[in-house]
Order: sequence, then structure tokens, then C-alpha cells
Amino acid sequence: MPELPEVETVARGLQAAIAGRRIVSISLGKTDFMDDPAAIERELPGRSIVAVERYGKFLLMRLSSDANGASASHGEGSALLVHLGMTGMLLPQATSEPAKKHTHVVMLLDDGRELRYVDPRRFGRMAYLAGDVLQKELQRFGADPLAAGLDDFAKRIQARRARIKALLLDQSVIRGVGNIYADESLWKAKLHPAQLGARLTNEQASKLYRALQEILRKAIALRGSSISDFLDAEGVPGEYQRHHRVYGREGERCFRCKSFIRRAIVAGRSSYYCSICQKAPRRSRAARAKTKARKPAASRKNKV
DNA sequence: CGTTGAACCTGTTTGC
DNA sequence: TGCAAACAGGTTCAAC
Repeated sequence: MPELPEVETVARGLQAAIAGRRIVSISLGKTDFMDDPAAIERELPGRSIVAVERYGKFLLMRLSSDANGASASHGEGSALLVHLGMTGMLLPQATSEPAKKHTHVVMLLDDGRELRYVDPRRFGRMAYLAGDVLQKELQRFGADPLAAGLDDFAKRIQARRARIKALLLDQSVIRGVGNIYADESLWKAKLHPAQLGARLTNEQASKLYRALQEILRKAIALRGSSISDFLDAEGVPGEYQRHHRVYGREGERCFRCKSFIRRAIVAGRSSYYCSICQKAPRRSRAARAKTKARKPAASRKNKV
């Protein structure tokens, strides 16, 4: 579920709900999605949650230094890094509230509430990181699409020969975009998902940049998209799914040209697009030759 | 470099 | 109705 707008929504909710609280104790259930469960169990109790921020699709719970003041070798301090994967939720709840199924982490806070991490599929990630290790980890990721300038954005895309869809999803290029917002922004910019990054004109790159920013901002304003079960920190679903123009609309009509929305696998992911508005890239000589050579399809298929 | 497919895990939806 | 297959917003890794 959670891409940039959803994670931003959760971060804002948590910032309002739990910033300043101290973690009294922690109890862990399943831990296979944690880098180092022992570190989490050892480091968190006694620390205060200084702030909750979004970093790409990660939530960054910044922590006060430990009792010895030894948390940080450098500026980044220490933090609990949380990735919600596809089904993760971080919910501040009263102790009296019954715990949902698949609750894997419970942090007791100093105001008597609990911060609970729920994640049925456990595709999420949780890690306690500090100092240089934290800094290194954050450096793995590309530019934030809302903070990046047009030039930086265009350069990152045009420098690569991969498909634009793959580039938008690649967190080391741009951080925070997932399948929904990639497709929505490509539709708005009238770009086919299989177009190569390096083949975008400056004008196309600029269109995509503006489309992506507009869509992300609007989605944040509407508290994200809830496809099946996304809930923010207040347990409230988002509204942006009502504004999707292509995502999940296979067989329905394009809002611009009324032709039918298609679905194809691009970069290994379901990709929704309008084949009229979003022109397929002209295939290279090499690609065409390959398809031709493969003509006797049946015999090839039967090969083990 | 870039692409593909599989793997991680559970729940829900779709199709026969 | 029932059961199995397909599919889900994410990331990572091996193999080509």
C-alpha cells in the first residue's frame, strides 16, 4: 500500500500523536522483518521519540540519545527506521484497545498508550540505526521527488537507458514512488511506461516532473490512496484512490481520449496506461530483429 | 548496465 | 458452493 503520500500521511499523524513521548518498554512478536531484533529490544526502552519524518517510503523515528549520550558519532543521531512494506501499519492506541491480528511490535509509551506495529505479510522492515551506519543507509537512496529541482530530476532519468517505469520505481534514482503513482504520473505526462529514460526529451522530462509533483501533493492532501486496507496513524483511510486516472482501471475508458485503459507487465509490475495517449516507444532495430528471430514460437515454447 | 524471475508471507479476489 | 490459482501498493538477489 504505502508509497510516498501514504507514508507522509502516517509520518504527520505520528509526529502529532507521539513526538515527545518516551518509550517505556517494548515487546516483540515475530521478528523476521527486523535487521537486528536484539538491538531494537536493547536500544529503544528509555529513549524519547524526538520526531517522526518520512524518508522516501521509510518512516524515520528520530530518537533521543541514550543514557550515556553515546548514540551518535555524527549529525544523524539515532533512529528507528520503519518500512511498511505492503501491509504495515503503525498505530498509537490505548492499552485497552484489543490488539489486531499480526501485531508484531508493541511499544509502551510514557503517557500510557502503546505504539503498535501490525503487518500481516511482514514485507516491511524495521531497524535501529545510529551515527554513520544510519547516514550510510540513508545515502543509498535517490532524490526526494518533492524536494528535487527539475534539473536534478531530469539528469537522473535521462542518464539511464532503463525503462521510465523501472526508473520511477527504483528507489536509488528517486525515493518514494511506487506502482500507483508511477502509473498515474506517466499517464498525466503522456509517457509510455516502456519508454527509455535516456530517450526523454527535456520537455518530456519536465512534464513528468511536474505531473509527479502535482499528483504527489494532491495525494498527500487527500491522505493517500487506500486500495484495500491502508490506514494512517489515526486509523483513517485515504481518499486519493477516487482520483486515480489509470491505476486499476483496465478495460475502462481513458479520461482524456475515451479509448480503453490497458494493463501490461513493465519492469515486472502491473502497469496501467492508455495506448492512445501514451504512445509506445518506437522499437529499436535490435529489438525487432530479436522478435523476428524468435518466429517459430511453438518450437521455442516446447524447449525445456 | 539492464532485464527477468523467484523469493519473502498472508489475505483476498477471481475463475472454473 | 468450493477449491485452487492469481494477484496485491515492495524489495532483493541470482542468473543471463
